[in-house]
This record gives sequence, C-alpha cells and structure tokens, in this order.
Amino acid sequence: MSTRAGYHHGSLREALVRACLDLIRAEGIGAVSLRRVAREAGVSPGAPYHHFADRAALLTAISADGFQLLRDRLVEARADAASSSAALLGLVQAYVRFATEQPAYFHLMFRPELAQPDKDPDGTAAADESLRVLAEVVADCQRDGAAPPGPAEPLVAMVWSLSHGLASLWIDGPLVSKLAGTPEQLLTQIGAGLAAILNGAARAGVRLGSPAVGPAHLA
Amino acid sequence: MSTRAGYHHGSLREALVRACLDLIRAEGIGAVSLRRVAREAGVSPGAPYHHFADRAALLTAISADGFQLLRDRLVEARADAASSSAALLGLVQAYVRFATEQPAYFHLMFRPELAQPDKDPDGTAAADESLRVLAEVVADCQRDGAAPPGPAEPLVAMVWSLSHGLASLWIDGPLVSKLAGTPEQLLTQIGAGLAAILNGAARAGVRLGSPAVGPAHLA
DNA sequence: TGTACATCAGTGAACGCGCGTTCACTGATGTAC
DNA sequence: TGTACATCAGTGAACGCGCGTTCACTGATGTAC
Repeated sequence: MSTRAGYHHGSLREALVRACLDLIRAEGIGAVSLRRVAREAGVSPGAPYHHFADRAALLTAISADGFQLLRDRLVEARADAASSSAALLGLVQAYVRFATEQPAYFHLMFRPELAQPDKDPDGTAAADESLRVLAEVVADCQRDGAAPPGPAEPLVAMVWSLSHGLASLWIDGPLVSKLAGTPEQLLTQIGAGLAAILNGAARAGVRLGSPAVGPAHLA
Repeated sequence: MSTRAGYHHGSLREALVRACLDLIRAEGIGAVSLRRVAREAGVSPGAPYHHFADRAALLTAISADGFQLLRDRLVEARADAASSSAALLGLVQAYVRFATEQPAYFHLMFRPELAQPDKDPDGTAAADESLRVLAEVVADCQRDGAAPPGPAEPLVAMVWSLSHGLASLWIDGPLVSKLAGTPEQLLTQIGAGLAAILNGAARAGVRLGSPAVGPAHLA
C-alpha cells in the first residue's frame, strides 16, 4: 500500500529514500535534513509527512533497508562458495564491498544517533539473520578443520570485527590514505590471508579456549 | 600561551574541551553545538571564539588530542609487553580499551564530517606514529615466528581493522547486545585467540603471499 | 458511460527554535615608569 | 609602592539562517450509483 505508484508524484516514498541516499553520498551525513531531502526530491517541505511520521522514521526505514540488502549479499556470498573456507572469505568480502559500494546505507546503519535500526522489526530481523549466517559459516569451518576448534563466539566476533573495521576504515578514509596499494588488492589479500591463517592454525593444533586456559596468561 | 591559567575564567580552553567531551558522552554527538558547549562550561556564546577560530577548530583540536592519547596508550602497551606476541595482543587490547573508556574521543576521531583530524599536524603525527608502532610489532612477530611471514601490510591492515571494528561495534552497541558474555571476557578471548591463531599459522608453515600466488584463487 | 462524492497526496505559508558568528562593550590582569 | 595605561578574556545583544513540524488548502485520483 505504501509503495503504490501512480498518485500525484508517482511514488514519493521511494524518491525520498533515493534522494536521501544520494545526499549522504554527495555531501555526507551532516547535510541530511528532512527539508533538504524534500527539496532534492522536488517536493514541498510538508510532503514527506504523508509517508514518514518524522525525520527519524525516514532514516530508520532506510537503515532497515540497508540491513536487508546486506543480509541478501551475505546469504548470496555463502551460497556461491564451494567450501566453508571460501564461504568465510566470501562473507568478509561481501561485507566490505557492501560498505564501499553503498556507503550511505552503511553510515546510516551504524550511527545510532541518526537512525534507530533496532526500532524496525524488518531491520533487526535481517541483522540477526546476518549474524546467524556468519555464525553458521564459522561453525562449518570448525567442523571442516578450516578453523581452530573451541568456542565459536570469539571467532565470530573476530571475523565480524575484522570485516566491520575494514569497511569503516575504508569508507571513512584513513585506511586508504595510510596504506599503500589499491584497496581492492588489500581486501583480496586480507581475505585470503585470513582463510590461510585460520586453516594453518587449525592444522597446527591450535584450540581456542576459555580465558582460564590457553595463552590468556599473556594478557 | 594558550594553556595559561588564571585569567578571568582560569583556563577556559580546557574547560570547553572537557565540557564538549562530557556532552558527547552524555547525549551523543548530535547534541554538540558551540553554544551548548559554552553553556555547559558556564560561559557566554561568544567566549569560545577567543580560544578557537570556529566550531570545527574546537572539534579538530579535541580529535587531535585523542590521537595523541591513543598513541600514548599503544606505545605504553608495547613497552609493557614481554614478547612480540604479547605486544600484538596488548596493542589490540589497548586500542579497544581506549575506545570503550574514551568513547567521546573515539567518535570524534573517526567521523570526518565533524572534525578534520588531518588538518592538525599534531594529530596526524600521532596517528602516523600509532600506525608505525603497529607495523613494527607485526614485523617483530614475523621475525620471531609468532606470525606468518610474507608481506606485512595485509597483516597490519588485518590487526588494525580487527581492533577498530571491535571498538566500533562495541561502543555503538550491536556487538554487546547481540553476542553473549561480558565484553571484557570477549576482548580477552579475542586477543588471546588472535595471538594463538597467528602463532599456529606460523608453525604450520603458512606464508602470506601476493594475490597472484597462495590461496587467492578461492576468491 | 456519466455524475457526485470521498479520499488522499500534494502545496505553501507559518510557528517557534537553536544555531554559528559578529561586535561594541567592560572590567580584570599585567606592565612601564 | 603607586599610578597610568595597554592588553585581552570575558559579556550579552543582535544578525540572518535553516531546521522540524503543523495546518488549512487544493486538486487529482478512485469509487458508488
């Protein structure tokens, strides 16, 4: 019903979303105001209120869209992979590529002061599914001997953090400007390196332990 | 000269910085305006202009302070470590702890739309030193057989990304709410796990290669 | 098929607000003699 | 030590601006008979 086309404007809702994303991409997140988005969409300041309760609702909706897009990319990457190890590599690359190709979505999704993604059931569901996919692939790797055995959670957090950090540093600048080589090369090297390292650690008999055992005494 | 105390206010410059950090911590980055910061510091709206050229200059100065604090923490962590492996673990933990203990600094440092850290020579110098410390520790690990040999850059990017992602996800919420266990436990497990994995991969004879060789064909 | 009516997505003017920044000023602090 | 003066960190009023949101309205779209 909300996506019904052919009224006065056509489908203003989608036009507003697109205008907002374009605006973030072109001028950054600081340039986003409801008035500005309406202006970019060629519409009066009051028009958006027929589609979104307020400014936060627009941003939250876009953020939720983003989480669903990201989930789709991750699910697809996993399905395309021939092995658990390749799947893990694929997830990392899909995550980072999503961020670099859709930085506007990515920025909105992880800035709690702008959007409240946790207020949108579709967005939170997609985020949960994404995390589940990652957890399953990590478990697959452990089962196949492509990652060290032991509790999976720290490994999941590691891979997620690695992907998220790479994405954040990349789109916000410092990584690209401070490290040499094209970012795409770097991504390939990191992905391949991660798979090789986890695989090697498994072959070497490394076992992830609780903080009480293992090499935690180094801390 | 700028930190000279005992004028009318005492040292308004530092008071403004502190007020700004407190404000970010309490109400988030969206609440930061020059007027508001001045109000929190108990001073009129025009007063800050005797210490900072404009709003951006205040934020950039704080960001630069943050990079220097972070560098100090990293240097200290390295100095305290008994081995290259322990140093790497210490760097990751120091980075993440800095973010969790000083989230206001961290947020400012990595939001290019708010502050332009690259415009402050002290800040950029500190950031470069931080990266150099990390690169040296990674090289130490490779030399000691605590990390796989080969080009260091992907490994540096990996460790930096891991630390940055963990920090970001932690202070912006999703990690804490979506993974179980206390964050501090998770950090210990991840740090120890990383060291063990790199060490194991080295023992297993893993060698990081250029994308042309090695397991990059999985991509 | 045509007409009367309800619906609803737009307009555009208006509101009150907090913002960044400027500026003439004031009065305390520090300096020269 | 005391006085005259320069400096400079504050005040507070004022500016113009863009913001989020509301509201009475208009006119196109869809529906009932």
